[in-house]
Amino acid sequence: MSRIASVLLPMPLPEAFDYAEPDGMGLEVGDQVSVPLGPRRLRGVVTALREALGGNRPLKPVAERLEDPRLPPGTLEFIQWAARYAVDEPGQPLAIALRGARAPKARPVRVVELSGIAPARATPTRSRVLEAAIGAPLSPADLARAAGVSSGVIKALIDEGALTVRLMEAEARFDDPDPSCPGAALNPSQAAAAAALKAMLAEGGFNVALLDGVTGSGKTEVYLEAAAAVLAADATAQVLILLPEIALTQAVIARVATRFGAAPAEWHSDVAPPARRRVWEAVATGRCRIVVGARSALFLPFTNLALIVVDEEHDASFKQEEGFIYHARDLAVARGKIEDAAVVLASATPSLESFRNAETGRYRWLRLTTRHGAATLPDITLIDLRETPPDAGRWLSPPLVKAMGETFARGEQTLLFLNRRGYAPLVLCKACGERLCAPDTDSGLVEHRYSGRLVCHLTGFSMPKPKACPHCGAHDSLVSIGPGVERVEEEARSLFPQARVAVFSSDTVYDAREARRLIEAMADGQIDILVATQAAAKGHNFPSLTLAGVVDADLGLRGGDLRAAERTYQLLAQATGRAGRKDRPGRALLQTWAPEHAVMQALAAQDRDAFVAAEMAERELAGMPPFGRLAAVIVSGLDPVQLESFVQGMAQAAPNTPGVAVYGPADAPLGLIRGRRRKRFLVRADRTVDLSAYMAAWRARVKPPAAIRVAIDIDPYSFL
DNA sequence: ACGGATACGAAG
DNA sequence: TTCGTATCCGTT
Repeated sequence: MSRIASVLLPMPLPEAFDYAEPDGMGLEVGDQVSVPLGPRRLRGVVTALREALGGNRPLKPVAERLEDPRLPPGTLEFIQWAARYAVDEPGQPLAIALRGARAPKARPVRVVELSGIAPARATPTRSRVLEAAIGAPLSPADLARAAGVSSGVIKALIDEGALTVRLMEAEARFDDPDPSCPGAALNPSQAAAAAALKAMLAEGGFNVALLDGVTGSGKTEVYLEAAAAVLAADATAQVLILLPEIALTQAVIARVATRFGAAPAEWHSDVAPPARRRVWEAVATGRCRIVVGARSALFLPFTNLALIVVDEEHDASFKQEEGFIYHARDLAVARGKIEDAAVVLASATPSLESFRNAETGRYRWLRLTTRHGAATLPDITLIDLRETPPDAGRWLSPPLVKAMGETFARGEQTLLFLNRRGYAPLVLCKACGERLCAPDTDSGLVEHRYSGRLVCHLTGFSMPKPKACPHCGAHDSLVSIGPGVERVEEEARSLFPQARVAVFSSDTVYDAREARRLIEAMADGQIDILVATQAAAKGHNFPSLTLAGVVDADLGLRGGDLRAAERTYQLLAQATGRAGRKDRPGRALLQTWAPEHAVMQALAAQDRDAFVAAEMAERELAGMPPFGRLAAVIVSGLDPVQLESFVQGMAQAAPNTPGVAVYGPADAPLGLIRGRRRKRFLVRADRTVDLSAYMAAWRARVKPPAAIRVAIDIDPYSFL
């Protein structure tokens, strides 16, 4: 009796495909295999095996069982769960999960070994080499260095046959973490939270805790204690620490390395393919026990995942917005449940969703109250821009400039915070009034002075800044409207010519190394004024930073999307939390046009609970998350007529279900991107409704023409 | 009648 | 996703 193998392929196919198992292949669920698909051969994963009953259509055979590690059952289950949740093909999350398995292996390295044959001529240098060659095989260059000789000596010994050259697979070493290394000294508040976490972990199984502590209260030390407990209790247990930004990984990696005497594996998009492959295989075989990474690390093939930490759990970067759309915090909880693991969500400003779960008792709520060391919370002051506006063409108001001057005079640091990249967010022609946009796109071009270009942040389009208006042809008529970080930097330089001013944004800091360099320079006091977007607003510790200035605190309050107030609150709490972490008091100045707004008032009063209570009440009234659930459908196409008629049909096809309301179709807020017109539905559902099932049923009722794309976004964050 | 671009749906 | 094929179009 032969068997049939269902093989899931990493591409958007509706289901796993069936193949015949050749005799004696001995497949198991989770095996990586190579299978024919049309004229191609592809890597896939066996999701099921069953006896062939005969009489079926002939199946192509599995071409090969790959020697690579098997996908553990929990990983496979998670992939399928995630696909159902996100209303997408299971091949999409599988493609993410196999990114490490499909990466090229590192090239084998050349190593030299003793052949046992004595060299024709013995010299002192040669015997040093032969001595150094005992033990682990080294590359020729390393051996030369170890013996303190030149490469010529090695080459001669190889030529004479005393040393032999061999190609060796680069062995991935992940030193076992040592949980008994001494941890940081915990203050009473940290110790209490760590004890509560350990008690939760001792219960075993799936549990979620919200680690809720103000900036600087030392959440990292607490969750590292939890990790230590998990690693000590089970010699094969694995820990995953998820971070919102690549820029934060180095700092956390260093702390993990200190705490456990061994560096954890690093996982994010900047990790080179061979290293990715090494990490993937080490995780799948259980050799790697701690991973620090970005959201996609959630799809690694853990064999015995015991703890997932989601640091800065409120951070919007955990939301993946294109391709396979998911929120890593929510999927982390799901994966924890599947793996029977504990989950710790850590934040100074928890998302309202997590807040709600903590309030209702679904999550353990652990609060850290004390700020680390003698640091006190910064003093927060609102600057009413109506009363003390900046000069024309300037963005820093007199009170802020005065505070910056005092700070600089004391040799302390200022962080100016503005969540706008580039020089100016808007370029207008003063002759014809035209706003410059990227071709076939509704969003405006942003001026970047460093590069001298106009850039579309949505599509990536860029062009040199033209001399004449492309619309009316007028010369020297283009004016830059509004501030970006580059422009604020320019203003800071002109105000304080002696100060060292730097910019931190995704344009000036293009990779993890550059980010680290700038962060270290700031921490080291080599920068007096740092102008930063949100990239620098979190997670770092700058001892001499005593002033945080928020250039445009109102930014997040405009635009009217659901989470605008929440996001502003979180951003500002993080940004102002940067000031004054050591023994020096810090202060934060927020420039606002609406100081009476509840968000501003709550911030100034440092009353997080008041803010949360007010916002919760509004959400509950509207049935919005966390009291209801949302899904968005973005339908896009090139032909407006075809799109309109499809979208009308789709509206007709929406299932009528109690507790579900469908709004739309409306033009999406950015109605035109790269020439594709976009329409949008918004679905609001009661918490009791299976929203994924509803969306799947809806999608199944319509059949979009090939030119039209339908993307479903469960629990949307971006309303653009 | 032909080649090239393009749109569509099948792949197990 | 990628590939093969059907189809449409402009040219020869």
